[in-house]
Amino acid sequence: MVRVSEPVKVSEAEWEVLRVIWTQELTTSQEVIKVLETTMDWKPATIKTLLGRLVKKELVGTQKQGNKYRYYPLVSEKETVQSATETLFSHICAKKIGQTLGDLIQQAELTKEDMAWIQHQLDQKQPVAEITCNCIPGQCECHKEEHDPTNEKRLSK
Amino acid sequence: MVRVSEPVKVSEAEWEVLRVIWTQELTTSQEVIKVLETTMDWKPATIKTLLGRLVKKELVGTQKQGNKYRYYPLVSEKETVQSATETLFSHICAKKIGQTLGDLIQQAELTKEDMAWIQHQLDQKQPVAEITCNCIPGQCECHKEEHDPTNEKRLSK
DNA sequence: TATAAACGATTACGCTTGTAAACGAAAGGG
DNA sequence: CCCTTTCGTTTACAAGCGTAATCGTTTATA
Repeated sequence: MVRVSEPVKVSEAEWEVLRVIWTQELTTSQEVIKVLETTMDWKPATIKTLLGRLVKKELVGTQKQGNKYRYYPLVSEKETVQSATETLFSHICAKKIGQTLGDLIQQAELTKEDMAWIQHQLDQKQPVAEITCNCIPGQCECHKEEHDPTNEKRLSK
Repeated sequence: MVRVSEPVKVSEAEWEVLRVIWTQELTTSQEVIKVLETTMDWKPATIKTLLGRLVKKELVGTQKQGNKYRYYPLVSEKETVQSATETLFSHICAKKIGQTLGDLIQQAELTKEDMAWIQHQLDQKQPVAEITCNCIPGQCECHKEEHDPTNEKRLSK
């Protein structure tokens, strides 16, 4: 999968709206408002703003229906979650991703089926011999030596 | 683990600085600047601003050393990643977390050791009988019925 | 000791986000 | 054919963020 341009960032409030649109598939602002107004405690105007921003970001498309619009997703939930996860994992040394995934499994609530699915993915998986850490030297344990403050202090004294 | 207050949000740029502080454990602004200046293409002033913001957010602590400071982390990398993941997963229906974890494993690069660790976590795990979806009705498949636009249209016609 | 260098703090500024009111156009009801 | 409701668009505004210059103070340095 090739990253075409900067991954579009979805804000917290926009996620809520997107989830409604993913579920309804093709919906109206009325519908979104009905779903979110009470629970999120948002005014209709707020939801309209969010819809507008999602359209501008090209995460949501519209088709005209008289003077109103129908809204539908231009990105899938899966790829959006994927992209958000990539961003999150970009803050961790590549070597620690496996460790982190283990931690997440430990913390998660999982059904038998979830566990079977994860086991399945694991069974399919080909391990790699080594993972290249591409952190900035000094920013993770792997490269700590290359920027050891103790050394530098000693040298500059 | 109890959420005491609003989880402090770490911004993109702040992550970079935090990672240096986690690695160095106790460091100076000079050190952080040395590590990040070139690779991030940031001016020293920018890094000082970020340090200041991290201190204000109480993610980083300081101890005075003459007129300068030593900086050290007030939160661990692990708990920070954990908290970021919770935020991310809060955008997904609880029932889909397992599925998502599987997807992530599929996409990740893992060593034999990583896989063993994940397998270990999986083996320890007790499945739950059912996961309660607490999405807003209309915002995920589980609750789609409760807010079916088709029905509402039909009724209101 | 006068001066330069280094530090942290303050100020700056445009962009995004959360949250919403106001506005203008269209459509439906009487 | 008016008037009200409904839509989407425009405007608003404070807070957070990316990015950085400047300022006042302290500490080396000459």
